Amino acid sequence: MEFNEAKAQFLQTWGALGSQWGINKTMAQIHALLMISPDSLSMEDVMEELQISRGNASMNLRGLIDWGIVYKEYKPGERREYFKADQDVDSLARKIAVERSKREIKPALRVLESVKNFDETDESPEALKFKMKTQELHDFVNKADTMLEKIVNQKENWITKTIMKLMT
Amino acid sequence: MEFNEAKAQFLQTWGALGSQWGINKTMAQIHALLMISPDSLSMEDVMEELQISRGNASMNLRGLIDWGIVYKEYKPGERREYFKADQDVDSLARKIAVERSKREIKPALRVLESVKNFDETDESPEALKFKMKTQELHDFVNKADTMLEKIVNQKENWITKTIMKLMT
DNA sequence: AATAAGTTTCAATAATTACTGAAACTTTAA
DNA sequence: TTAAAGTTTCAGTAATTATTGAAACTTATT
Repeated sequence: MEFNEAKAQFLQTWGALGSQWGINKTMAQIHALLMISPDSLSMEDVMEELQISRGNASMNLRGLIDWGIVYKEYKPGERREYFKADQDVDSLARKIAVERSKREIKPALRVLESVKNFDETDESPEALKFKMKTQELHDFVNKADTMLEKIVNQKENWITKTIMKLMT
Repeated sequence: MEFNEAKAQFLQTWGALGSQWGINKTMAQIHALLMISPDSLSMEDVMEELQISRGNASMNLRGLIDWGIVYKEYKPGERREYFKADQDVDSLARKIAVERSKREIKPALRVLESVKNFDETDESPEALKFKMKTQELHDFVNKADTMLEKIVNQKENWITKTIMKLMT
């Protein structure tokens, strides 16, 4: 296998994995591209490599910056901006986890919270079952979120550390 | 808040959460509906409650059965099939984790594996960086997958148990 | 074995989500 | 202060994904 082929396959796979996990394909691919580039890239470079439009590149780069996993870099004497991916895979995963918790899990928890005791007086079988299950789901999602937080808050090499703990 | 309102809001929220996490909206909603129903429901019931077509109901129910989180139930003397959700939230999460690992993570790992040492002789800076990063990503995804497996293989109450371990 | 009740499939369509390309805006430097 | 280079925005379009609805199929009943 030759470099360009390997690269294309990698970008493609990473894009697919991304979209399965809620990050759009182009965003995942741009990130992948920046990860494997020895030097930071301009928007022009990114457009060229991935064959995407300026608008698409711009929006997704902004998205990546919002997630906090890509940075702008200014080269002295150069006008154009360069982009650089966070090189630490652990910190990348940590940021994504925190961000998704904030954007998706927390809001869902709030709804479950408000819905699970909707009417104290309703004691029909449907209502009781509903209260029970929404309570269970709330507790579960909440625990999962807490777990994510704990895993993620162990600084550095948290995956390895967590596996170690789970070994016992 | 009245029962139907609470129910609608719950179904809606759970559907949104599902689609953010890679399970399609209707599938998540059908599952939610079955979770909170005291009795098992027929396809007809599901269609009625969620206002969806027969085809949609049929396909997504099949999907849920494939995931192993919904079962068919046959009532004596009744011809029609009834559907029932796995009632245990822990086991639900466990099944989803196992299934997604199998369907998405494992295949991605295989590609990373094949791509990360694409050509022993290529030692250009790009190639070296590429090998390094894909190796790192492979190790990371692999560790995450292993972690998921370990967490999930602790029988019963694994979330709580895991949090306990992480407390130390 | 004909008919009716129940169930599944799938091509067509709708809804959603991502992407383009051109225009508007901003910055730099002469 | 103007013009050229660089950057962002966003309405329109394309691509993808989900849903419908009707036909095909299956099973149970007479």
